[in-house]
Order: sequence, then structure tokens, then C-alpha cells
Amino acid sequence: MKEVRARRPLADSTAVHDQVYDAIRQALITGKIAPGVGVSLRSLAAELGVSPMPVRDAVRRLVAERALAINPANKRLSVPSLSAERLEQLELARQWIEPELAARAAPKADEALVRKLRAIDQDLEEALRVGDVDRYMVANHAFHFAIYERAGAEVLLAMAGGLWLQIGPFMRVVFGRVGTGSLPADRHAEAMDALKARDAEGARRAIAADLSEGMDKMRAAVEAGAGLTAAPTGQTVITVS
Amino acid sequence: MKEVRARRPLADSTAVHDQVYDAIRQALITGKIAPGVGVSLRSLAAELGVSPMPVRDAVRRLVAERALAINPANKRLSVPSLSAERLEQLELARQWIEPELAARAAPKADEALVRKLRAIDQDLEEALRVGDVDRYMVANHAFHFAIYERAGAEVLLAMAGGLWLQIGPFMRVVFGRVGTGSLPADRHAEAMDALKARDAEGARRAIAADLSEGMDKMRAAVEAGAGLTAAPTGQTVITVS
DNA sequence: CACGCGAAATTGCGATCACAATGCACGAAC
DNA sequence: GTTCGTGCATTGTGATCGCAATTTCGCGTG
Repeated sequence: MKEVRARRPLADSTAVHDQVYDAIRQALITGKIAPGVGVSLRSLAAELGVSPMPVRDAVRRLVAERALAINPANKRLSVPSLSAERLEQLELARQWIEPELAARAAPKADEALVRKLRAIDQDLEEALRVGDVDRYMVANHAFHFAIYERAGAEVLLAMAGGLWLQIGPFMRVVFGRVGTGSLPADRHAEAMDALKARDAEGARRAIAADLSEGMDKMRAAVEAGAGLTAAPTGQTVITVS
Repeated sequence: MKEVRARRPLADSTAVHDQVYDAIRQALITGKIAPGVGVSLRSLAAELGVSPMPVRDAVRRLVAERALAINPANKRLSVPSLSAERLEQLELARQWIEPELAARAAPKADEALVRKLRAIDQDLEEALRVGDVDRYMVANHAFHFAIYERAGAEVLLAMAGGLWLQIGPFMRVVFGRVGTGSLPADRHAEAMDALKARDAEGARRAIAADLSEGMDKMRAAVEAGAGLTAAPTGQTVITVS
């Protein structure tokens, strides 16, 4: 475990704790870490090849964003378990904030944005065809936030990002069960049309509909799913690359 | 600066970094730290009498909650400056989430809650009479969140907490200028009546109106205020517990 | 007096060590 | 065979040290 660690100039772009944060964040969004399982700082650190320190920093951020939970007694941290209450609140919040962001982005949309969205959406459908769940989720996230960033609403964007972070594990459970084939991307086409036309209300409706469909599936899966809250004895086989 | 530091059993209640977090959080909510001023880890640590490490942890959380900003170039941190855009988004988010929480709390309200609210409100009015801004803000925060906690909506509650944290510095600026005497607490009485009657929509309206009045004052102050990002030479006197 | 320019101080970041506390497991007693 | 207690391993937390980079200030030059 004592490896030669390349010491980067450290000023080029991102700090180590940011990279660790992104790694765990991606693992959460794509659902690579199952809900309910416990993770430890040192195990994560060893897995990522860094010292526990930057992992601590990253974990602090994630806990603050409610993407990771910390047992107040144990002080041991884990992925928050999936409950119907949490999902209901997350859905409500998403249904309010994300259509709003889409509506604000519409007037500022341009040809470049639509082109970028079309490229992402093609990748998304490709992922759907081949059944690559991870790739689909990454593309879906990219699609939505390419729109939301255009709104130029920093505060709301950060809130939306936090919500996606919290809802990632839910998504993974759903698509792990239902499969990716059953989710049509029609709403994405509607959204792109509305953005192309700078139609704020149309974009709002399209995103709202897209969210509704996705959340419906999640709610159904959570209500029907028995072991969604995961076994506390879960093995943490997390491959954060 | 080499003091004998009492080593607490550490398992009694809260960790040091939590105390530091609470200290800075309180300082932000009550507006003890002015927007735009830069703070350093070591200076905060020295002021609090701890090592820079727990301060780093606390700051990490606060940055994640957007209560502190970090200059990507400098990597130096400061309180986010007050802009009309930020205020507009914060107002929108508050206007959506806080009435919702109040409405959810109303059916669960009981006599004990109303009594507690009445006590807080009396303290609040007392603070208004004597012109104690800090005490007023603490009481106002306590009033609102005594209600919101009753909703039992963990996710929404956390979001509301984050919003208050971001809007704290704004509040301080407003009340530092306008003075506390001009803010009537009538809406609080309405809210208490609605809660007592378990009237969800009434509680929603009361909180919405309360927010509107407060945010109107803030918006007016921000639009009119020139030196809102200014940095008073204030010594930030923060103390741990 | 103004303007660089270089050295010292400050700052954030990461690693390593120390410590208290909890979790876990192996083994002994009934 | 079941149960309880004792030891070791692991965990989170905090302090201290080192490093690189940026800021800051003083000094010399124009």
C-alpha cells in the first residue's frame, strides 16, 4: 500500500480532494454505490490511492449535500437508505426547481446549445439500445444540466445538482429493475424543440413531463420493492476509478 | 499561541469541527461576518483556539452549503457578496419551500408547539423593543424552524436551512440599515393562529406573507444599497460554545 | 516620487502520526 | 452448543509537519 505517488504540480487544474469528490459523486449519481452500505474513509482512500485526508474533505462536502449520511452514534458513514418519504420530497423539489430552470434557459438558448443537446441525446439513445445503464445515466445527467446551466441561475442550479446527487441511488435501483428500454426519450425531443423556439413555457412543460415519467417509475419501484433499503450487512464492492 | 488545550473525552456530545461549524454558522446567520470580507483558515483557527484542521472541515461544509465562497484562483475563501441575482433566486426558493413546510407542519401542530412559538415570539418582540439585532435574528430563525421541523420533511427542511444560511448576511445588512423597529411581527401571530387551528393553507399564506414582507425590505435595501459588498473593519468575534 | 522586483510571510493542501472509541472475532466457561 | 468477556483490528478525529503557490512588503532603481 506504499506506492510511489506522482506529485502533480497541483496548480494545473483541480486539487486531489476535488477529484475524489467527483469520483464519489459520479459513483453516487450512476448508482455504483448501493444505498445502505457503509463505507470508510480509509477504505475509500486506499481504493483511490490517496491519503485519508482528501477523502475526508470530499466526504464532508457530500454529507453536507445529503448525498452521504453519517450515523450520529457510530459516526460511521453510509449511503442514505431509500425511503418513500425521501423520494416524495425529492420529487416535489425537483418538480418545482427543474422546470423553472428550463424555463429560464429557454430565452437564452442558441443553436450551439441545441446542437450539443442533440449530440448528448444521440449518445443517450445509443446507450439505451445497447443497454449500458451507466452511460445512459451519465448522458441523462449531462442533458438536463446542459439546459439548466444555461439558465444562469447559480443558486437554483446548485440546488438542482444537490437533488440529483440525492436521487442517484434511487435511479440506479429503478433502472436495475425495470431496465433501460422502457424509458422513452420523447420528452427530450420536446425540450429541444422548445429550446430551439425559445419557448419558455414549452420547455417548462417538457421537463416537467420528463421528470414525471421518470419519478413515476421510481415511485412504483420503491413502493413495490422490498429490499430497497438494502441490507446493513452489505459488502462494499465499490469500484471508483 | 501554544496554549494548554483541554482534551475533552470527545464522545460526550459533539466533535470540535461541529462546534466550529455551529460557531461560524451562527456568525453567518446573525450576520457577524460581513459579505465580501476574506477569512483564512489559520486566522479562524487561531480565533477559535483550535488547530486549522477542524476549521477546514467546518469550512468545507459551509462551502458545500454555499454559505461561504471560495475563489477558484486564489483558493481563498470569503463570504459570498450580495447580488440582486442571488437574492432573487433565494427569494424564489424560499417562497416555494417555506410555505410548503408550514403547510405540512400545520396538521401536526399541537398545544406545546404553539406555546413554544409564543415564547419565542415574545422574546422576538422584546428584542425588537430594545433594538437587539442579534437576538431578533436568532429568535426569528428559531420561530420559523420550530414550525418547519414539525413538518417532518427532512429533505425540505435541510434545503430551507441552507437557504437561511445563504440569506443571513443579507438580513444583517438590511436590519443594520433599516433598523428592527420597522418590521412588524403580525404575520407571526397569523401563523400561530393557523397552526393552532391546524389550518394548513392558512399557515402557508401566513408564512408566505411574512417572507414577502421581509424579502421586500431586503430587495429594496440591496437595490438601493451601494456598499453592500463593502467590508467593515469589524473584528469577527466568534467563540466556540 | 513612481515602478518594478525579489525575498519573506501567509495560505491552502496533503501526509503522517497519535488517540479514543467502536466493531469484530476468537476463545473460554457453563 | 450457547453465551459472555477479552483482545486485536479498524474507524473517525485532530494535531503537527512539509510543500508549493500566492500574496505582501521592503528596497533599490529609474
